[in-house]
Amino acid sequence: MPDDIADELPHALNVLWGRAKPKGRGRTPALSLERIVAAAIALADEEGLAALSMARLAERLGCAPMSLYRHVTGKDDLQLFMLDAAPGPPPEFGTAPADWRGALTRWAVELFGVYLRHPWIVQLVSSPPVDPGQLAWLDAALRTLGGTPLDWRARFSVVMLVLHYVRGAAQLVTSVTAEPEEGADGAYAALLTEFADPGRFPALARAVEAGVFAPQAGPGPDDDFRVGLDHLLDGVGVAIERAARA
Amino acid sequence: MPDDIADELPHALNVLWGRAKPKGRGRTPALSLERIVAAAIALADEEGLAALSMARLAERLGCAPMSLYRHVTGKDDLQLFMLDAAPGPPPEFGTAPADWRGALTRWAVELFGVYLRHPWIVQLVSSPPVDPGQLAWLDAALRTLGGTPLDWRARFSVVMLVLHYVRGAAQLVTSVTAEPEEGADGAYAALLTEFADPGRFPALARAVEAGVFAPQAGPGPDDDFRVGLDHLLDGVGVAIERAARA
DNA sequence: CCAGTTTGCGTATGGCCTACGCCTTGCGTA
DNA sequence: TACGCAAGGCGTAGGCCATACGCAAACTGG
Repeated sequence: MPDDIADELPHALNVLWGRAKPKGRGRTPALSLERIVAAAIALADEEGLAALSMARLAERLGCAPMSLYRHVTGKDDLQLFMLDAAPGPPPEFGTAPADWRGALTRWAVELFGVYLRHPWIVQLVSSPPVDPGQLAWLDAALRTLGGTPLDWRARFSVVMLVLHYVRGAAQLVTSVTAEPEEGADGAYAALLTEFADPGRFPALARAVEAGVFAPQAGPGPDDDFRVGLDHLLDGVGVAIERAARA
Repeated sequence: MPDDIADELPHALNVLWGRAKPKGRGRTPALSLERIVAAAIALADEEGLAALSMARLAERLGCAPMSLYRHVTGKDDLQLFMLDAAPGPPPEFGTAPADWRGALTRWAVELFGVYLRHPWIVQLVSSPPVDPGQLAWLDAALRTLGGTPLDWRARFSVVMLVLHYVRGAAQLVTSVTAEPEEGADGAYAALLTEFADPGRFPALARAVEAGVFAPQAGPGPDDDFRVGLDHLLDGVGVAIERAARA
């Protein structure tokens, strides 16, 4: 059965899960999968996902574009490897942490940091995780709830809830921050004041007026993230109490 | 000031906000912005965002590729128009609905439906909304909280929380459902059972074992969405009670 | 009827991904 | 030591893509 399903899989998965065949003879490689993936991640970090092309990547590695295809079956494959490698290892928890809230908070904050360092990850994710790197993060998140009375389905639901929030918040911060010049956040505020007609968008106009979009009215983007996360975890707490009573 | 900022803006925004100049004379247009945008949306709906190219779009409209550029400055512009038009109008609420939870739930469910009908929207969003269509949705969401004691900053935080969740959930459902063959959801479950080694990913292995990823173990994806949303709104309820006491 | 204005679009450029096949390299073996 | 062959590096070329530029067609106000 394993072989049966392995044949249908993207090549990258078989490599990531250690199913690559060992090769003895042949020319000594000047390139390696690790070097390629690391260079691709660096390129995407520095210049954005749009700047990541096989040609530019080869240039950075000092090789010809087609050389890359000896180690990667295509660009999709490469991106799968990138998604696996970029996040690094998740924080470690025991099987049943006493303080689920602290653990889950730490998990979320660290993942938030990963997404801020590698904004392209969020743009790239398009299917549920199937690589060891992402599954390790998923497993760590599930473990934070090991001490709670939630069943596995509810735990998964909670983890996805947090995951979605972290991704959305990171994407928002990234898109607002990533602009070239200094007054980027201010630029969005200016746009809204320009367009938020109180007659057409009453609530929005009031919010703009209240300075919600003003750059750094007090708390930074990182604090905003924590505030939303706390709201979310309050909800999880309610669910846990309910499950404990049942 | 308006002109000053308008010149720096993407062309699409000036059109969307009604700042286009009226044109009297000249050849009668065979194409129109509305037809182009509608065709682009239909194409993206049917064949996915990757299939949306200026050439294929022109083919579908029965015109030459370059003709499109008379109505749209480029592909980015076109996508901005698509993002504005595709969601349609948001549900209507008064300025201060008595039942914030019902209103916000309705808003979330309808937006979820929009994302399921147009999965490409989630992939396309890369910056805060600046077009009338999306701002209308944002305004509607803010209005659902009009009767609560939350200040504007907190309301915005809650709305973004819900928005992130809706997007994430929709993307997940889409990516799992969109696969060609019948057993797509089952395929993911099969992959996980294959790879979720209990030694390496203990929590994940237990979850798989518990049938969390089994296709339709009972509730459908729509119910999963509602469950997560309820958790989330529980948290919002806590915040509202806290604000009421203060 | 003409001048001016706007639309439609043919051509061409430069980027992208990648199939294919050749040459090079170095190990294992005889 | 010499040979064969497996495997890496890469040149070429083809097919998509977005789009700058400029000309021809169509319509309209005077």
